[in-house]
Amino acid sequence: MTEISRSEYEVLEAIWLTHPASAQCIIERLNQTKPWHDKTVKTLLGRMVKKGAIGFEKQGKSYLYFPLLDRGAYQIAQSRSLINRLFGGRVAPMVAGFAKDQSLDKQDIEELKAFIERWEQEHD
Amino acid sequence: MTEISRSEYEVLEAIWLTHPASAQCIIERLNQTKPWHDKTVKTLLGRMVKKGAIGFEKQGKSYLYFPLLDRGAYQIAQSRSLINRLFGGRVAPMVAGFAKDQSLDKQDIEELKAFIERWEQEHD
DNA sequence: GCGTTTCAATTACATGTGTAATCAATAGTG
DNA sequence: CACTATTGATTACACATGTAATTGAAACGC
Repeated sequence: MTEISRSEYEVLEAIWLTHPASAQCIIERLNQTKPWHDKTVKTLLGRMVKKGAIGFEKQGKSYLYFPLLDRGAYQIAQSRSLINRLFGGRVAPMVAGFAKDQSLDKQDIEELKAFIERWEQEHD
Repeated sequence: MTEISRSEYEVLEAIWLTHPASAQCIIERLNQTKPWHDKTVKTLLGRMVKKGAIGFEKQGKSYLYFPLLDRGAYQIAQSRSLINRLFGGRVAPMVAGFAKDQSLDKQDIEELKAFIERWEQEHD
């Protein structure tokens, strides 16, 4: 599974939103936030097809694209990769790093606490 | 502050370890884990100097390199960037993502709990 | 059926990256 | 002082990426 680039990821997000989706549809979704030329998006779609990140089925003359990567799995893989590279593979040091930077607020802490509680109930 | 690549980051880590450090020294450190040719490391050092990620001072004919980026700050910036791109900017969903994947163990949870407790004491 | 529109496929091109080799200057060594 | 070894600087080169333009083929309008 080749790497997928930042721009490609943006396109993939637009596909995850709802799929299958036509190139036009994907372009329109993206253009609500990104000022990308349609040719550019087409290129990215083509590259992702080649990489096996997305697939397509013909519908008349145009294509309908759909993801071949699971969003959650991809997110975890990326997170894991970053945490391995930067934090020796442990999650907590990363979270702790944010604190020093005032990058964590009360809401983050509450969410984390809620998550931990759930985790502990589920595990034993 | 231009982007710094994966390989460059590895070199930077070797410099953070102790600095200032000569190219030879950096190469030796790296070679304990990476089979990189010394020419390769030199190239990366040069590129990072150009990018302003590291600096150097002459020592006789060779250089002593030192970091210009703070390790912690860099780690946070990268983490923040990933969390923004993949998790809408919130930390908890990322941590929660790991759970589904069995990527979190008891130790992680304990570390997180300890961290949260400390955070709560420090804030109000 | 012929021109026009619409797609996907192909090509383009500058910059970044991985991975070095070669060149040039300098410092030791005999 | 000439020769060699070292070390930074310059050059190399293929593949990735951002960002499109051009081409070719199919469909649609008239």
